[in-house]
Amino acid sequence: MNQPAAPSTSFRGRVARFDVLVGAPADGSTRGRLGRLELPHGVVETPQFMPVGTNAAVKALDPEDVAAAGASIILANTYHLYLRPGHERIARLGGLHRFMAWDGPILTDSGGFQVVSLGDLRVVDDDGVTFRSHLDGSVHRFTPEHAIAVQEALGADVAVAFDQPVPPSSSRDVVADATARTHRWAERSLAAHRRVDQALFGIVQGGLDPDLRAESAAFVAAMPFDGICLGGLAGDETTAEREATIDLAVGVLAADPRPRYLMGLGSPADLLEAVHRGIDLFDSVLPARVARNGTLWVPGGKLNMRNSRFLDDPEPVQADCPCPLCRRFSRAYLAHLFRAGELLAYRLATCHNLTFTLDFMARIRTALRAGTFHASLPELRSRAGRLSGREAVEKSA
RNA sequence: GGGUAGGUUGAGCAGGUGGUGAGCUCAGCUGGCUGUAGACCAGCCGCCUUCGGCUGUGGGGGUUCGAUUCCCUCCCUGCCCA
Repeated sequence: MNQPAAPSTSFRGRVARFDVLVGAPADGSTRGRLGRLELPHGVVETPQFMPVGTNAAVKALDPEDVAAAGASIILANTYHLYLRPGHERIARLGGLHRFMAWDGPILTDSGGFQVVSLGDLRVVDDDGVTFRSHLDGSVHRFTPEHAIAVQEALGADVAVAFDQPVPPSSSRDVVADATARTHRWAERSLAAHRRVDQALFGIVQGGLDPDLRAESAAFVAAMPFDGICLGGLAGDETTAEREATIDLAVGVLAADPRPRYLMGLGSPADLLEAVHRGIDLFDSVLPARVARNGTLWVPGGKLNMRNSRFLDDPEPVQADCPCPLCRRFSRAYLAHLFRAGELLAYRLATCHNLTFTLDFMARIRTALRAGTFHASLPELRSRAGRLSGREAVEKSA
């Protein structure tokens, strides 16, 4: 039965518009909410998952595959496209949408994650980051202004402020330092952003420290971004730490009408628990990467298609799945393709995992729309599957 | 028949001219991947009752305290010559 919903909220930016169609119920049973994000290239129903297309391509897929899997918005990467083929070239070729033949909304990550995660030869200072290309070792420099300029050249629907994530396990001093820098860079990103047909999201950092995270959420929320990203959380934190941090940040943003985007998380269980805690948008390489590496997500768990037991299995990976893999091929065939190193394996597996993930989000939205999300949690959790190996270890430890 | 090069864990190779063999690449088995330097990475991969034990460098014999290594012999494979 429908629970009484809090009043709907709306955000009107210059280019982005976000309406909460079904707000979190007043009884506090969940913070999950149903929304509609309007961007220049289309509408995104939230909660929503964005497949990652780092190099202007979702690995192994044609854009038609991505759309068929149910994606309405994808992510592309500023750092990678800046290095190759170059943002100016993409601009000359008509912008990112035309370049990669994806007509729907695109969000570009600012490159902060790469610049920091690429390790070794990089130096962060208060003005920006000097780093070496992972492709040819050449030296480059990103500042908030440059990261914005690159994103404006790419021309995605949504650009993201340049930030400095740090591993969640970092010391408080390191987190505090990076968070303060992220705040200054957020101001500079915002000031540098000119493009009137492109939204801009700000990023909350603060690690796992409650004070720093809350302070960061409040700081970023006070700025006129079109959306709020929660960064620095797809790292080495435990599930409990992650969820506590999301709870805290969303609590600070509770009355904020803008979309909330949790960066980097993408397992079905992560998606569900984060929606439950009030998150609207997600991105992650996980479903596509594990697919390429042979792991297929199915209701209640996963199948490792490299296991010998599938070599004689005539069943589809998931009988009721509409994806190109499950419609026509057996587990035995996919297992064979992986062993043979056939490229088709990567496409079919990726199609499936993205279909599964995006269908899972659709189920979540359906429950939210019906006002039955909280009641559906057990069923959705069951579908999301058992704990990952690491979480299982945490549990038994 | 003569000559020659070889026979090492499923395959292909290393190594080793007296002092406890077994490394590499495939293949095989399993696990991990979360704002993608990832179609990747890690572990296992002779046998067993696995904190240990056993076997093991084509077979057999010999020399030796000790042989994969030296000697004899046989078998098998490739190549060359008859």
